[in-house]
Amino acid sequence: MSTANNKGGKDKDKGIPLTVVKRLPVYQRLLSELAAKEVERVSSRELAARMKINPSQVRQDLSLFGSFGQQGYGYRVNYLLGEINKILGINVETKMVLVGSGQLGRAIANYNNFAKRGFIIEALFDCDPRVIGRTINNRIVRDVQGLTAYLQAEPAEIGIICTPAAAAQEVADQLVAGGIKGIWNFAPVALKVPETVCVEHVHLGESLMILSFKLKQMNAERINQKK
Amino acid sequence: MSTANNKGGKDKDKGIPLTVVKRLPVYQRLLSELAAKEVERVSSRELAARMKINPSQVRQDLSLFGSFGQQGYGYRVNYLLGEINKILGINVETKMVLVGSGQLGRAIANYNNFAKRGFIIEALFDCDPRVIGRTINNRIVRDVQGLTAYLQAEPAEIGIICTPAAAAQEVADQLVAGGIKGIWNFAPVALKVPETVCVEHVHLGESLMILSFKLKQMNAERINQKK
DNA sequence: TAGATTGTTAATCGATTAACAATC
DNA sequence: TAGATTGTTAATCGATTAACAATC
Repeated sequence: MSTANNKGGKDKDKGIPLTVVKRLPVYQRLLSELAAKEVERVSSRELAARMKINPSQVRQDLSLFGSFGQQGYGYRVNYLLGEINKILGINVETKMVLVGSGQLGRAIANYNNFAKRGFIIEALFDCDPRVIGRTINNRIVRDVQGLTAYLQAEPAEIGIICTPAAAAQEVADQLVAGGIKGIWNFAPVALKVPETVCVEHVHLGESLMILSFKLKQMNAERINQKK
Repeated sequence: MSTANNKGGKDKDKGIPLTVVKRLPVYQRLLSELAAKEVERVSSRELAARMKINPSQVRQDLSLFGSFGQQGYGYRVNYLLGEINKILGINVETKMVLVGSGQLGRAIANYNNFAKRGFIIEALFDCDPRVIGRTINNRIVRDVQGLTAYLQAEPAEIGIICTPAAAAQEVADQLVAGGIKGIWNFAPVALKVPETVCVEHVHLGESLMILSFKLKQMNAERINQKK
């Protein structure tokens, strides 16, 4: 049986298509749910049904990383979950810092689901003197002026930006200067960063607009049907 | 000049591809930024450059909704923004209710960006007696037991679910019973709803895992290069 | 008018699905 | 063994890109 990593050049150096990458966390969640129910085995057909995709796609996706199943049997839930966790970097401790300790920042800082999977928020930062020095989930909010210096002393991999849009680019620059390798950005702006740094956006506003569009479409269809 | 709506069957009844839908809010944001800078015109080339996509794609996307530009000139920023706003249902008042007034729920309830675009949170709900009755951003938190009844008296279009995963399905059922047409779901579960109801998921955990995967990939590439 | 840029049709590229030999 | 289901190759489908006539 193979591991998730280079088994003699199986992994193409770069290319896991983004569309596959986006499904990986869904596999992870589904498998976690099955494991919690102590289900032992699962077939590509069952996984596909839960995700509303095609069984071929499940097998195709997984085969990009290795051969995790058995003909005639399917996949062992625990084994496959373990491999997916390795692929996603879950359960390996990943240090993060969070900048912008407003409502959203605090919600994220208090959301223990991330910590459970090894994503640890090591420090919180803000620019507001009324917030600096306060304690959130046992961590003191620090002055953002000291952000780069802090990171040089206490390296972290991921920086979370929960500031208003106007401050986000400057914060990103400081995170990069501090050696951060990935940015999780909740501010509604496109950040400019060196190409050695990954950015993952969570744009709540965009998500709401997509919902709004779908609603409009659905109403329009209903009207068309009446015609 | 045409409007965004049925100009003699231009809109195919159903099919705006999801990949196009996801870009619409990005066009909206870019155009808003340009409008704020009082830029008058923009070409598909300029828009494409900002989005890191192909100019053809911009024209292709927009042409699904109508003809908004002028040969040799490009697009009038204000006009195109207006049309996109219409397409997305922005600036038309959309009533929403929010269930789950924990940290995340409160963050969203306080996030005024949505209200600015016409998305109004009319009421807040929770099941925790310690939270029920409190005031958040001028709205009283109500008992979730009265959710369906409230909606029958005060209809709304969108329900926002910010509860823990375990409670989400039940809340969804009540929202549907109350006549809600769209659900904005922050709980990490796949909701089962009638197909007349739209669901838009925001899965923060999935987003963080995608970032984690990209980081691992990037590290792996760096190591491969050294070989 | 000449230059620029749209809207649209055709070509290419990539992702999804089908099919099936391998084999547990 | 017979039945089931994988991993993979080939076929299909859909989305992106290129090309260009139309025209501001």
